[in-house]
Amino acid sequence: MFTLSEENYLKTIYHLSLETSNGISTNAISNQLQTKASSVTDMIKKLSDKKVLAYKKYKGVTLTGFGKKTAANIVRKHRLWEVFLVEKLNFSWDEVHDVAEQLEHIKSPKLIHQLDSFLGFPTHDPHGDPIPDADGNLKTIEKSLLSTLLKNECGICVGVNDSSSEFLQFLDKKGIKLGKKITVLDKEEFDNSLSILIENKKLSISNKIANNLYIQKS
Amino acid sequence: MFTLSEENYLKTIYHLSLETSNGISTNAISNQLQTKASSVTDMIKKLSDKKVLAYKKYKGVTLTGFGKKTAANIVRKHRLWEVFLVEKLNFSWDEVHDVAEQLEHIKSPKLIHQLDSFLGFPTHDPHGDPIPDADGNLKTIEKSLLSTLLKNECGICVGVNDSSSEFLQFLDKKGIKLGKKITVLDKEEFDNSLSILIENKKLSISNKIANNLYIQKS
DNA sequence: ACATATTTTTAGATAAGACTAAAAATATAA
DNA sequence: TTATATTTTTAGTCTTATCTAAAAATATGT
Ligand SMILES: [Mn+2]
Ligand SMILES: [Mn+2]
Ligand SMILES: [Mn+2]
Ligand SMILES: [Mn+2]
Repeated sequence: MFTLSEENYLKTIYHLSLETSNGISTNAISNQLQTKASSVTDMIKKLSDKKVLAYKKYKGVTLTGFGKKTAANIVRKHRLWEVFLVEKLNFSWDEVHDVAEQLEHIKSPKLIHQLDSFLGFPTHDPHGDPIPDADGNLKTIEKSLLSTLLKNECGICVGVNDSSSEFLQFLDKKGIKLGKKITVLDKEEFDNSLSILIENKKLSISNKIANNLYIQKS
Repeated sequence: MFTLSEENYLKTIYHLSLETSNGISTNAISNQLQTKASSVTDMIKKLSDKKVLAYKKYKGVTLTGFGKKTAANIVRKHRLWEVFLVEKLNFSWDEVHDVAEQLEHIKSPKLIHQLDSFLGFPTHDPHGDPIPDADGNLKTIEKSLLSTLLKNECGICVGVNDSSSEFLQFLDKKGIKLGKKITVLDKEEFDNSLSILIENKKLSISNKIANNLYIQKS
């Protein structure tokens, strides 16, 4: 069994591992968790003793199979709870993360199994992120940043890169929701801003926004 | 804000306060929480500094108004989660307590408000215990132990005194559920066992059982 | 290649929440 | 009422998870 702190380290290392194929550095972890590098070294030793991390001094860490499964299960819980909050308790997608950060640590296999079933076995959370299955496997879908689409290309909005409440509320204000079709009408060379069509409305989108929206091309 | 440990102490003191009208002794708390008396003294000081307890050395503690409200809110969350687990996730009433012990510490006023609404503002948990309202007020109903009923008296089964899973499973096996009408057909002087009628079935009930079932007389 | 910068680890400190052992206060009983 | 038992508190230790400061290892640039 893992402590709350151990679980948070595991989850962070799991997320970092999905981005970079190399070992995860002490500093990368400390940046993410807002702790000091020395604290990370201490925790790495503990987690390595518990067989969830492979660690060689100064060489960074990688998750073991067991570690990967353990971490994926925490992410699974986080995302299932986010679905619950949005679908059943009428939270908006910018309000769920902090509560899910707490709920993901609840220990009860039956609870998570029943919750999954109650929610109809969802595959993605409210931000479009995939929910690992009970064995910790993720199925990733083909998706591209909106900023990489060319003029006249289109696709379905399937996720966000930035899930801060500021960005999510901004999307709400603009009427941009997951599942909607987006067409790139024009692309401005000067500042890489886009003119897009969504639900018969024309919108002007800055590059910063386009860099944080995922599209499944169609 | 209170730590997990502080919340558990508060809750324990709250429960003890409902049984005894005097101050709560260090030993009473340590027995309940399975900790040493010295640990309790330490925590009492901390909670007293935080203005949730009134404390005089060697004199035991009482909850302040603020403390009572804080504790009642934890109990509120515990019981609402128990309802959720039984009503929505198909847990049986003997499986919910341990999970609720974890869930009661989740901090999100919106979560608990929405959960309450989602559950239809329940007034009692699956064990028949009343759910404090948002202000921490409990409405207690008139109830008697089954063992105090006389021959030919009857009433509705409204609660349990012992909520161990062993006892709850025993009740399940016998078909005894909350909400059912129970009539005392006979009372055996020798061992205080009862013969009762429930759903047209005659059951023989030991004094130990009758001492752990609450009836609302009718 | 070697000096310098950066990263990582070690050493030692701190706070929370538990413990044991012993002292102090209170309760009980002859 | 005084001796004894019980309860409560104090003093000091331990573990976990954090920190700061300094040392050691690795990376970088000319
Ligand atoms: Mn999240
Ligand atoms: Mn999410
Ligand atoms: Mn309970
Ligand atoms: Mn209950």
